[in-house]
Amino acid sequence: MAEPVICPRFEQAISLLSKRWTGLVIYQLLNGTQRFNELQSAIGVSGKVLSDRLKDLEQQGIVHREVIPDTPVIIHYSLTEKGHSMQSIIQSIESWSQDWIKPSADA
Amino acid sequence: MAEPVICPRFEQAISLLSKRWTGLVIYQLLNGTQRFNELQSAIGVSGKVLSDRLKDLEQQGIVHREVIPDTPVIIHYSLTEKGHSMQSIIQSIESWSQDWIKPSADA
DNA sequence: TTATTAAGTTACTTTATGTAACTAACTATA
DNA sequence: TATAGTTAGTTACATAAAGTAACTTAATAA
Repeated sequence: MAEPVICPRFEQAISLLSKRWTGLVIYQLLNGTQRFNELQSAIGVSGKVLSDRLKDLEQQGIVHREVIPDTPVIIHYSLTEKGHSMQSIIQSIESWSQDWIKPSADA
Repeated sequence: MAEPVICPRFEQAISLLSKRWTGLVIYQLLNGTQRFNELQSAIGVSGKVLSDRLKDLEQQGIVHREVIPDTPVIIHYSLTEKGHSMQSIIQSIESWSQDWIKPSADA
């Protein structure tokens, strides 16, 4: 198959967002710091995949993971500056969905 | 697992965009009408999945499929008005990627 | 002593995607 | 007439990603 000829930065951004759950994780964290189980139940993702995604996002510098030594230990997940900057993307998706997605189409 | 409590319209939009290849298909079609093989080689997706995605997108009213009876038959894929309206999303991803993705990070 | 809690991880199953060969219908070539 | 070439897919099979549910660790409460 021939090499695609798409801007590599755009491609990387799209490949991030086109991983399942990534968008929702960022969306949730835009509401502020959250813990693992909060994210999990807010989004409805399995612990396994959430764990994967958070590692990805942390490695990409989008999410920050803070360990608070309590018992049981508390982990705070939050957005970095880079993560916060994705709010513009999330907002454009939100506003598009308001204009173009029919509310009843959730079958 | 408890019901997630996210706006269903936003959720639907995100679930669209978080299917692999969807964003790139729309991105490509923003350049204008294209044929199956053009999309396939521009994006680097398998025919099987491209076929799936185009069916999805057609059914969502985002992509229009036009059959031109030549021989072999010609199929034109293009964006509907709803599809074009996603340009705002694609643009926000593009501009974010320009600001925040390092060009060398494509390993 | 047993249960509980948070944040994962592990083993196993199901779904999604990738690969490559194949098809239909017609045309051009030999 | 037979053969090969064309586009837009589809099919069968292989691999990767995601879902499910039980398990782990460390400390504390009952």
